Amino acid sequence: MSDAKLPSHTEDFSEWYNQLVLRAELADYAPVRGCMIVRPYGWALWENIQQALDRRFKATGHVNAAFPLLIPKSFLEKEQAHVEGFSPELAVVTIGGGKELEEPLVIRPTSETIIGYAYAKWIKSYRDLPVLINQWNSVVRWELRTKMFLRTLEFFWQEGHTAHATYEEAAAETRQMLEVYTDFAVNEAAIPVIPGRKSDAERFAGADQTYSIEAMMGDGKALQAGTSHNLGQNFAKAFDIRYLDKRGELQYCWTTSWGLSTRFIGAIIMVHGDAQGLILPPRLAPFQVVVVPIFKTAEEKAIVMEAAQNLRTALVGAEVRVKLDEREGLTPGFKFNDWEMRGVPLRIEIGPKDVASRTVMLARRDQPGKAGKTAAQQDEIVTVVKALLVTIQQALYDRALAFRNANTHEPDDYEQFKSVVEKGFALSYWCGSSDCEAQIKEQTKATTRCVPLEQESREGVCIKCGQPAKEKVIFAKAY
RNA sequence: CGGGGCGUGGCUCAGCCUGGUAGAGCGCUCGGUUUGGGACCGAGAGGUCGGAGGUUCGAAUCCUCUCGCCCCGACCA
Repeated sequence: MSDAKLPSHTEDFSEWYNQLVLRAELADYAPVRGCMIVRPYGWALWENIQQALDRRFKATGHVNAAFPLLIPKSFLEKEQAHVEGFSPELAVVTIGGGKELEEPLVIRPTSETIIGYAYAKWIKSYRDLPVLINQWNSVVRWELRTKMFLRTLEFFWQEGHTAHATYEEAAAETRQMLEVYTDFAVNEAAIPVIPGRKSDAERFAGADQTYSIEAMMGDGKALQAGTSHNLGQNFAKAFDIRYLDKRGELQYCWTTSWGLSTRFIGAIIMVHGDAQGLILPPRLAPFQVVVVPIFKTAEEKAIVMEAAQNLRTALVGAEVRVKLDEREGLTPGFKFNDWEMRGVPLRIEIGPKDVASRTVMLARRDQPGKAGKTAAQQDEIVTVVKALLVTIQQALYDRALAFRNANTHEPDDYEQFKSVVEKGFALSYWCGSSDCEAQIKEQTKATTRCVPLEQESREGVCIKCGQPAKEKVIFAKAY
């Protein structure tokens, strides 16, 4: 709340983002490089994300558990690709209780290994399968370059880990959870996403197949917003996760893992935010409605506050998350701007005139200024507010989708491709060779984001080399 | 790790070149007037200049080293 204005999000998106995170009080910098303190407002948003996801996990048969933070270093080394992928970014504990440890312990960068260890102990028979466990925790990866929410040394997430009797079951689980993430992104966060398969280069260390949902941020760059891995039998073999099948034969399990992190908060900021600040989707917003009372004299204050409290009571009773701004000494205008910056989807203004006429003024966050203002009867406030929240939720999705469509192109040739990918997505045929992928990355900074699951046709030529190609791929610069 | 920028009250920064022992705006506290789109006036509190060492009668200022942060690149959810 220091300077009046944020940096322009069209001119300096990065600085706009940094300042918004701090000023909206989502998070603050920690004393350790690359770490963040999630403040109550940011955590409330995360809790709503957690609830929306956890509901879906439970509905698909998963249960929650907790595995340890510290993992024997040797565990990480059991799966070849996994160790190669993660060893550069491990934080390792070598001293405990003042003494050098016999075996160093790594702070989990992800829990495939420790869970693999546990699953090997627990799974003996096909009757034990499937195992469908999720955990909410934080992990540490020693990233070189960090940014609030998008990439921090420690981040909060959920990681689901499942074990199955067959490849088909594991594949179905992987895809099911991708669908769960898609549903969550679209229906809770109002963020349109493209579910798809990752290229070999972009695949998770130790997975046979990685799927992701990809979203377009307000600057045209892509953000991987959730991932789901089919781990094949890689970890089953490394950790000896085996079961006896119906015929009495010993089989390796098929495992999966899937995760969505606090990075998603970054996505919400960058997809919906505007020049005024955050715009939070009603279904996830810590406060869906803020009531700003307006008065001059003590008598006015008394009647306005009473009416405002009645509004709050009515809305709370209807399970609307509402905040009554009772702060003293701040002008209504200041409060308007403050809550707009913090992204509250709907504002109710109530002053002496409204009390007299039993009305209120409603202001939509997604439509700045007069355009978003309407009057409503106090008696009908619950109905009107609930309907408006649904409308706003939908409007945010529609706007994000329109923006993505406007910035997604199917270039005819490589020259066009290069300019398209400067800001936005290119949907192009790709032959599948890592060489083309690497060259494109070097020449344009754009990487393959995913091979969308939905494909129109199945024939074309690679945008880079002109060789026959079967699938279209999303290319974009990415966070 | 390479390139660039920067560390001075809570925040943004001036002062540094041309050493003399610290300033502004915002925020904060108190009082008053205000309050339908970021109010105003007055009075206060608050820093020894990222850290260490050196030069000097004297260092925020000059020198050396060091730590940290931000931005851009290579790695990543």
